[in-house]
Amino acid sequence: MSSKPDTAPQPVAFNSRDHGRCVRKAAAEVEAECADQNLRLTPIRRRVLEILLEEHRALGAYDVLNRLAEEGQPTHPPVAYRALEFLVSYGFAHKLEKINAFVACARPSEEHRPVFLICSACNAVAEDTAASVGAALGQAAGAIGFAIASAAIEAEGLCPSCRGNAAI
Amino acid sequence: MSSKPDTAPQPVAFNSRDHGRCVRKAAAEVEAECADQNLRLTPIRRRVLEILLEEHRALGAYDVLNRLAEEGQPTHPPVAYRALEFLVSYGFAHKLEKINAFVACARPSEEHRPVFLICSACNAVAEDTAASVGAALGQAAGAIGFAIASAAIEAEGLCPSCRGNAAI
DNA sequence: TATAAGTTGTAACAAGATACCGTTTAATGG
DNA sequence: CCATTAAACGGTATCTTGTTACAACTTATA
Repeated sequence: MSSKPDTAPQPVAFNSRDHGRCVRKAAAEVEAECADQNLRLTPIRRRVLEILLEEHRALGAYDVLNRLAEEGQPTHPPVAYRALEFLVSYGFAHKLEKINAFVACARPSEEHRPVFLICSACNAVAEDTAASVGAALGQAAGAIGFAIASAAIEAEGLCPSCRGNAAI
Repeated sequence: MSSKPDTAPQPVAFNSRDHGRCVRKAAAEVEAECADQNLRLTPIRRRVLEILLEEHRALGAYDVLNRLAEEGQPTHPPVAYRALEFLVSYGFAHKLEKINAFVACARPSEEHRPVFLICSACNAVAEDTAASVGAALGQAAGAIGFAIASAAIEAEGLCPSCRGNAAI
């Protein structure tokens, strides 16, 4: 989908903040988590996480792969998919099913069922905690005896600033 | 994904019911809707809808395509994708983003934000109305000024009967 | 050091989706 | 009735996304 990161619209976080700081903080949190749980944050895995954090937007697996290639890393799909799978399985990143893309988790050390709001105009992605949504889903599943292993709660639409621009 | 419908596990609706009746009823509802809204339920579109209703489970676009091919219809991907897009855009079918598959809508004539529970053991899919989940999502989006155009609320896990079997 | 588990490298391939172009069909207006 | 237009279809090619399989290597541990 977005295999041309350079020409893609500028990513705009719904609430922008000090980006360098948030990258370092998130990376440190993941590192601590891995140490805690005895997980191997190998160079490739760490690099993929950093790429996601640096871009601070949703990247397709092949976007990640291209970034790795630019850095002289191997460019075979399984390299990216394996690293992404690791990050997703431990909650350090999330997959956006609606757009087949991945984002670094905004709260890697907290247990949460994230809700994603994806702006179809500027491609920004907001990770919302909205516990009420997850709770409602859990309740609905419980009511019919369904045991949730993983969930995806995603909405596509227009973020506040793109609504204002009324371009679409 | 599931390109071998014949060898796939038997689909099991969470609550089974008179299937022939539900196919006919749903088809009639869609027909009425199309007449109402002046939509063209062309032979291919209708056939794709019927295939989804008959199978009563999630089918990939290529599964639909194979079914069409068996009936002598053209087998080019756009044929299936176009019909599916039509059905989805008017709410006669839904796309399951987590598994890249499509299901006929269980309530084609009602406005609703469906919640899907996908059993990873038997592949059954339950379409839940669970208004509370949709409401919570709408509220969360509204709180930050995000305008939802489309949403996906999906959970993967084990349905009641597969939990019982404890096979996984 | 032996061994087992996990990770990486690589090739090949399968599945999912779309762009494009020309033709046909259906609705609309003169 | 015919001309015009928009929508839908048929078909090809192509692109993107994701998977499988297997060999080689690394790391932790006995």
